[in-house]
Amino acid sequence: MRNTPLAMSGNTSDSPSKSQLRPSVSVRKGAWTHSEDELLRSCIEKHGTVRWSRVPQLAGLNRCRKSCRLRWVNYLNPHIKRGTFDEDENDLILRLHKLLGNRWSLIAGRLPGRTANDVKNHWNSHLSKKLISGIKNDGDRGRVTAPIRPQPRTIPARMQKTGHVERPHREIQPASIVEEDHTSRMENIIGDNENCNTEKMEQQREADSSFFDEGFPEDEWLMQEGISEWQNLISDLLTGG
DNA sequence: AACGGTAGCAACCGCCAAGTT
DNA sequence: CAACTTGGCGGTTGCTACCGT
Repeated sequence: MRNTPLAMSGNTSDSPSKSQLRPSVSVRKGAWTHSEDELLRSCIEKHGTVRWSRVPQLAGLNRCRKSCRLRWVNYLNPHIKRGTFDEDENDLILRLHKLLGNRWSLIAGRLPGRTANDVKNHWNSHLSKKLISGIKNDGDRGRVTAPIRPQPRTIPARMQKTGHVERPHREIQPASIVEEDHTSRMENIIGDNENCNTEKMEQQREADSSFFDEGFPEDEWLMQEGISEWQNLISDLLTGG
């Protein structure tokens, strides 16, 4: 690591998001000190990360919640994998980026121990250049496909009412959903490290099952086909095919 | 040794969606 | 139902180490 924790100075007032506005409260910014790390680590070991807004207070840190979360997620979390990215990881990042674009958190979700910030930094400093040079070398521009972005679609009113499209927090929209997109379903299919527990997968299977058991009208045909393509694509990606 | 350019990475910023009051 | 809070994300910045001249 080239950046030492003490490298960055700064004790200026925070520039909080709208939600963080507090009168006459200034929080420390810049690099984290070893003692701050220890305070945060012990706090999270003791209380967990249930409410980041309480972490600064519980830890006795003069930091904003975002800063605490970021420090934990990107640095202090013991599950973070350090060191260089190996070839398999690079390959997977390249393929997932081709598929998803800059959805770093989704990509990182397929790389155990890697954070979205790690992947993003790695991409910006290594892989993007590699990709560009690769394009220039083989002249294979035509095969660089645009990442798949959300495509709006309309859920039939009948299905909105029956509420078959249900997902857990941030995975399945409530029954009142008007629009969903292939990418969000893709997120369900891909999941991430945290969401890969069997309970959530089972919930997802049930949701998908009831969704399709109900049948879908003809105007849903393209969506179904799209999902199948996604699933095939992901299957190929994960098996290296 | 001094300097400038670049690489690598931690941290910040602004925004958004979902949840809560 | 509007306003507010919270967690999370992607984009960007800024700093140090490294390297070539």
